[in-house]
Amino acid sequence: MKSDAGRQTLNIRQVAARAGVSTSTVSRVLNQSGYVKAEVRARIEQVIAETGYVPSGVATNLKKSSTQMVGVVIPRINSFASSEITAGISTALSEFGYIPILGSSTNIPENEVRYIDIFKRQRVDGVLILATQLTEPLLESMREISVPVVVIGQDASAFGIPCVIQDERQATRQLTDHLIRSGHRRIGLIGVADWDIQVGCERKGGYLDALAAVGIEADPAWTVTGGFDLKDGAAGADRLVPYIHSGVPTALLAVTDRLAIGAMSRLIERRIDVPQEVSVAGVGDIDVASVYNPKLTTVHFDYFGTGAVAAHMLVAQMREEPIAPEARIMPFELRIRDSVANLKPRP
Amino acid sequence: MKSDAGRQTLNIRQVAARAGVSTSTVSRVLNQSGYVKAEVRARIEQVIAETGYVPSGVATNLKKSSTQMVGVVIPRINSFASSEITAGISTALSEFGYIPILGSSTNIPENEVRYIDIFKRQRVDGVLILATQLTEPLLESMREISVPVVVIGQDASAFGIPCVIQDERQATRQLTDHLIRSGHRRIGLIGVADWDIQVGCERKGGYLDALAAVGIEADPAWTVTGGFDLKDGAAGADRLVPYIHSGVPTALLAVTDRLAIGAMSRLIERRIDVPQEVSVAGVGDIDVASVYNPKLTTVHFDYFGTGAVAAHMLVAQMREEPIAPEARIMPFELRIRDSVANLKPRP
DNA sequence: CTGAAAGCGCTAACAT
DNA sequence: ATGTTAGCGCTTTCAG
Repeated sequence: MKSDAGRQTLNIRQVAARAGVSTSTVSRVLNQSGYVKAEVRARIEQVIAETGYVPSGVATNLKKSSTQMVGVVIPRINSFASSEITAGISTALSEFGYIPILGSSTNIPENEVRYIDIFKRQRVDGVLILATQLTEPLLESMREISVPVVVIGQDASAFGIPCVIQDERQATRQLTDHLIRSGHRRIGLIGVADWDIQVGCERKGGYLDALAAVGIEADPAWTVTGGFDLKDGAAGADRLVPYIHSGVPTALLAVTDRLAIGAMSRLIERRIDVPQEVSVAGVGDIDVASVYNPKLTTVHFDYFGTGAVAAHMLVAQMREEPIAPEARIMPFELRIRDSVANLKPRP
Repeated sequence: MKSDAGRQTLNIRQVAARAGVSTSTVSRVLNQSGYVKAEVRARIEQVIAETGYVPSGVATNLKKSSTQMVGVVIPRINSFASSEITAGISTALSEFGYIPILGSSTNIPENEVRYIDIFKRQRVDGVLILATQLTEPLLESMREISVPVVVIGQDASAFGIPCVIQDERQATRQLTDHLIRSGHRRIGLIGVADWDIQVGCERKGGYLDALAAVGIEADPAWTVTGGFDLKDGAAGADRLVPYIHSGVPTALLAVTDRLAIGAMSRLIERRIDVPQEVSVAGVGDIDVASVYNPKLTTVHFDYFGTGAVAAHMLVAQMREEPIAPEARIMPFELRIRDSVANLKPRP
């Protein structure tokens, strides 16, 4: 006897009818709630198996006013950090029976609030937002949505919103310290626009802190600013090449690994040896950092873990385990590799 | 007068009451359907603005029996190809007002069918599945779900399921031809397990085709097989190093760029110059392929476009514009760069 | 242990 | 132009 699965989707009433019981009894076996005589239960399960019946989640959602979905807004999912974070989110969420619905803002702030609106309408149980900046409209819509929110990548704690961030400043500070310890005093910077608080300001801030601590003044001529792409790194390198040819700076700090790799690639193309003629360091430790030629000295962030932690914080809130609206700061680790030359070798 | 947005979520009836009209009138202004006197409309919009009312998508979904959601199942989202494909999907889908809900199978076949089940329960309007293998249970659940499905990455047309794939065999064939044209006759292969039809079989098949066409026999000793990771590429290189030291093979074809880069990194570590001592080619053209040192010769696939095309095919079907259950084959392009040496320079 | 009935929040005939 | 009514598919008291 072949099953008649695959026919048009049927509902709980039809299943009840087939099994000769009421809908509430079917509902009880579906939810393992209440008592159902073993025999009746068997008959119902029989029918379910035969028909391939799957209860409508949307009806259940409506009834229970909970969807088990969490909205995730990401700018540009196709980047190493974002996709690792998303993987962490997805993995952690699925442990608790939640499923992510995705909004890709493609770095356009209006899209972020647009997606939050969509999520609100879909009645998600919570929202995770990977933000590059905290604009007023964004904050506004995070307040208006009446479900828990966790921000990733920007410090929203001042606005009473829990978040998880990296210690960008400290990380970049220590990386720059390493450069200085290796004998570099003239260090160029390949940065990004400062509307990105974490990458644009904090990372740059860490670099400046380190220089200031040893009384070095940063030369603005060695500071270039652009986008986040490989080619932006290359463009930055191009602009610094004339200086490098004249002997300073001796090292370049790129605020992301992508920029660092873009820059190294261009330097190598121009026959400038890294790290013999100029050292390069990045931030983030993307997967290829450790296999690039030369291997990139950088600072490692646990992006997957960041996503997972954010998801856990959200789950806690969705379960009414209230958490402090604090900034959870993720640890980092220096990864000293081959792209930075040691200018003062041990005697 | 401050708005009282943010209070507990209210429903259409409360909005109707506040505006002194019936729910259907509110519904009409919400959906721009039917006639509503301008004055009344204004009053309702007023109330909506004041209260920050957002209609419940789940109620609408239930009523309209359509959710505007499409389920996307991805193995391991944190890989270049997957995340590009996902970005393409997300972008294309949002053009048509659909929103992706994500299931990360983490390469476990059971998870794929598990997610399809979840999607079925959530009553998604369609499903996109990025498959690495077409197992019987998977095919079964794709048949049982009563909404359109498009498979990405595997040829499912034989099972009556539309899909979009790369021409893996032809691409690898032409890449190998290039190696041969460059004077390489002894070419090693860094492959993957053959349960992955496209990467494990087809790409290897293209390589074998090319060799066979010029009467070269592949030496099984130069064929290594492993996983998809950078370290698998390195492991492959390790196993081939002894042969390379003895002069053959002169070139290595890695079936993915990640493997190629992992291999190159290890070769360089072992002071084997690429491409002077051995050439390396990859497949896929991931972002860093063009900036690696040396720049990787590979074949370019348009992953973002692949995701977008699949999404379009799905949208067509969801709109009842039936499409043939064919395999849509995406174009590819050789990218000749610096990692392959030319053994027979022009005289 | 099981069934009847009342909604969850919305839409769409069908009236008026 | 607007209101009434009957569900969409499910869960959950409340009675038996």
